[in-house]
Amino acid sequence: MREEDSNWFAKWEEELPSPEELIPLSQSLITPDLAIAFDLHRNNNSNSGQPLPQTTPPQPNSSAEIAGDSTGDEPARTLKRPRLVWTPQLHKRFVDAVAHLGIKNAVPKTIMQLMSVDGLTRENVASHLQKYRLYLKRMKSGGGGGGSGDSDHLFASSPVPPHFLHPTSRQSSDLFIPSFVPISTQQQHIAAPPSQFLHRQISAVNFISRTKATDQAMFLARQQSELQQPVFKPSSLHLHSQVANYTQDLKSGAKTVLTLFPIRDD
DNA sequence: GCCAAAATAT
DNA sequence: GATATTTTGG
Repeated sequence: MREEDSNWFAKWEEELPSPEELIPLSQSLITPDLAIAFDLHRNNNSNSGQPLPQTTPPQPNSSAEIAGDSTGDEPARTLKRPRLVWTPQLHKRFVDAVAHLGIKNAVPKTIMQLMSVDGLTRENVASHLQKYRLYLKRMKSGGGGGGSGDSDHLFASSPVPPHFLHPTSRQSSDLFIPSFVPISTQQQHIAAPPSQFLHRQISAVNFISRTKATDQAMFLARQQSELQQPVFKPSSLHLHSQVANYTQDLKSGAKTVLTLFPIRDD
């Protein structure tokens, strides 16, 4: 089983998006600023609707920008937060987070935090989680051969950790620590030298990976490096520190597109 | 007009 | 936070 674990992840790794595939998430957008500007209406019932877009939601600073068509037209009257598109990359991140948290701790809020994607809301995650669970359910019953298959394209794009399907003997308390051994892969280049000194340290780190803090740190580190390489287009942005970035990248016609970049949690 | 995806309500 | 329902996009 253990072999399986490392195996599935290894496989997963192989299937990781190539640089070309790792394009920024994009979605049609109506700038939040605009939304905020006109906000109002959304809480037509009582006020249980917690999302009062009045205050700047999850956009730090350099986040969302107005689309090119931010002209003064007044679509605002009916503004809503732009629909989030779960790209395979984003979903992968999601699955990653869920996997690392373990089913137990995989709740919207936690997942959201771990994912560390700017602009992503708890609601977004909750909704997606709902679908994901449904998908898992289907997987269990329908099995790989059942009706499952090409439907759920998105979910199929990212492998499902075995533990999800097999509630084996794994204790609910343990957090899943797959090959979150960024060390082994990341340090390769420095592993060469005879510096047993260094080697030691690495081993040590490798050994520790138990605390949540460490785990999460590793997680983030990993995710970051992963999503850092490709993403950026030539001229577009300055990928300074991995600060949240919303960038209108492309657009066709009058439609603007928003791209989300994963960031480190802070 | 249908279906899936995401948002929103309960 | 989970689930049901509605809205929206394709």
